[in-house]
Amino acid sequence: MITIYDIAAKAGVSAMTVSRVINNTGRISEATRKRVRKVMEDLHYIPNSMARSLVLQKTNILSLLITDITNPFYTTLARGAEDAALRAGYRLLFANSDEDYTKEKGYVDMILSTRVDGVLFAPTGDQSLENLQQLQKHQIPFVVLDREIPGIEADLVLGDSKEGARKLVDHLIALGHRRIALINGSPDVSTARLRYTGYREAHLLSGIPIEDSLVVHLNYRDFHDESALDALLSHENPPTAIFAANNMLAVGIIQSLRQRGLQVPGDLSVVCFDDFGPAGAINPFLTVASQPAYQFGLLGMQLLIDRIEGDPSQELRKMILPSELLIRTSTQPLKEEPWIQT
Amino acid sequence: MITIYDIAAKAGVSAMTVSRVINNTGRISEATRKRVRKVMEDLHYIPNSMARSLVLQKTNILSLLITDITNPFYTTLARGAEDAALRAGYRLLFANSDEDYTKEKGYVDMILSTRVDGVLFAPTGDQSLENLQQLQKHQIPFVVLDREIPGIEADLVLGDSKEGARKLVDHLIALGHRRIALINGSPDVSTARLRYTGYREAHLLSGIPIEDSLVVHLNYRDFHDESALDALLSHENPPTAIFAANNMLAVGIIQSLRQRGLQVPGDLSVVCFDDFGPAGAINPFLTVASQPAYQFGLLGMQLLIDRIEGDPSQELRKMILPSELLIRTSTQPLKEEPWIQT
DNA sequence: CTGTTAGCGCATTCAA
DNA sequence: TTGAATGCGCTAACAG
Repeated sequence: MITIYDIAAKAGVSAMTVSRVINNTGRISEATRKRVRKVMEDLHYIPNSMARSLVLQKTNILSLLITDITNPFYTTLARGAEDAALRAGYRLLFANSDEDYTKEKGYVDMILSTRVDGVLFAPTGDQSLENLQQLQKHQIPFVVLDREIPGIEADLVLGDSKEGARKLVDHLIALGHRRIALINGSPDVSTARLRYTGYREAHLLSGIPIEDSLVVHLNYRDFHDESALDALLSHENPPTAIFAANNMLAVGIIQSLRQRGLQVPGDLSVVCFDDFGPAGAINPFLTVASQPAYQFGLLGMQLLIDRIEGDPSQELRKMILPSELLIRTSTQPLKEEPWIQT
Repeated sequence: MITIYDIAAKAGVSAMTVSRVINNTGRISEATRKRVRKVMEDLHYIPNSMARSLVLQKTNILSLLITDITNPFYTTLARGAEDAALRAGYRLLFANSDEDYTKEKGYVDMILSTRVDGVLFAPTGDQSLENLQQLQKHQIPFVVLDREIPGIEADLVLGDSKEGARKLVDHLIALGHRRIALINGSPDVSTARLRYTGYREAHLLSGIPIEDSLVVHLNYRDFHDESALDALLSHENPPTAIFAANNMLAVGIIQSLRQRGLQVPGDLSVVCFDDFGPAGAINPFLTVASQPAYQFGLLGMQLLIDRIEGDPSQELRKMILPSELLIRTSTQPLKEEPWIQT
């Protein structure tokens, strides 16, 4: 491996001079600068960032921790995070928790030993508290994405889950639906709680009673869990519409409905949070509350970098990004005779 | 920051003993081992992997370079790569070239300065040759994914583009189509060339003449380019079916067709390479040649790790993964009267 | 403008 | 079984 000493020797200067040329620090005569540059090119020299990190106590690496890389919401978010990081000269250490707390914990250990300069952290749920505290203990700056964690004070980029849920449910109610099931994420996750709140509020404001048996909790990635749907469909007075708390759940639900010979929206209307990215554009079908995923990543990363490079004692920032109701063809007005009676 | 010296001092041993405890090397009495362990926990000690890398000349970081993170094919691939890397104890440095050679080059520089142990490299095209040679020059092991690069000898994981293309075109021909357009990727990309070859072969074997004006080239990410479609649709004798060389192109094509009031498959049948992952499962619509994306990542990463940890002089391996024809509803038998005549 | 010294945190080599 | 010296590649601080 070529080092600055190799360059120094060949250029007839000291290693320090080479270092100065590389970093454009100090005053160097144009002559030696050129000479050093030439030797660096001839020898295909590339600085060793590990050695640099060790002495500077700064790695120029940020970690992006997301919960599901197969979810278009997070890949679009990652794209935004990448843009912001690259622009500021940071490298990205990748982590994907799969909505699994244990895997998340493993990644936090990795992050700690890598001495990254900061973490853009999409937590799996309230249990992530410990992992976040671990980062705090080691003074790693972080920004929390998408889900608020009780007990953690940090910069935050969230969607407006309550408002988005209200829009979705209001839409269903406006179509005449009165029995609307909520297939929610775990109550351990703030977005799931808020989506439930929005669901409740929409009902309350319309004077429609809430029925607990129409509300079920899954994991956001359990999109092949059938039991919840079984219970709902065998209900004595089944729902006419389903609100899936995120896009992956909606995928599973629609597949299951089809397997049972039920049509969407013919038999049941379905709505969900989060859109499907380019892949979903082929056949825009689901009525969704679309969140600005790219902005989540971009703004989150900008907050993180600002926290690292700017005044670290500045007060915490909390950004709440609105979601947009996109009405498509998975919803239709309530029919007089719901499917169950046929 | 806590170092092994802090631990050593508190435990009343030398730093070397601490190092041995951490790495389980050498012989250490159970008593001191326990004492050291205790102190490490009390002080929340975490080894500094940068320092470790510097002395060991091994970072335990691998880089995954993909060309489009918003494409489900690559995210699923990334998921496979992640699994294999994690299992073997490697961290993942993320890179997304956006099908852009210049961006790819930037990431290669980053990879070089990071001194990663290896790269799982999905090249943008033949021009990636220089970037790959750059890695070779610096002795960074790599495995090439998805696209073969003339001039580069390396471990390789490819799909069977020719065969997949043949299956797709054969399917269209079997449905009665004779005028099949190919909207291809850049001829600079091996998969595009092979898909064209498969397209040709299918025609030849069926005795159907090829018409050059039905073959156009785009970039795999140019899924909003309208000009190619304009040309095809204003053709004096337009196609009745379209073969899009990848899923992202298909998305753009179908959107454009819809905007022009044309129905798929009513007016034109459409097929493409690569499926759409979970997001596409909502409404399986496009007839595709589905490639085993997860396997691409998993096998590629396994080859890479084996190349790094195993015998480095072993001969090169080339894996060709088959694709599967999934017939769905974007294709239908040729109608007597194509849309253009109405 | 340039060089010398020292040290970032750790592991290898050689001694004890 | 343990420790001391040394160096991985680089840069900050100080000297000249």
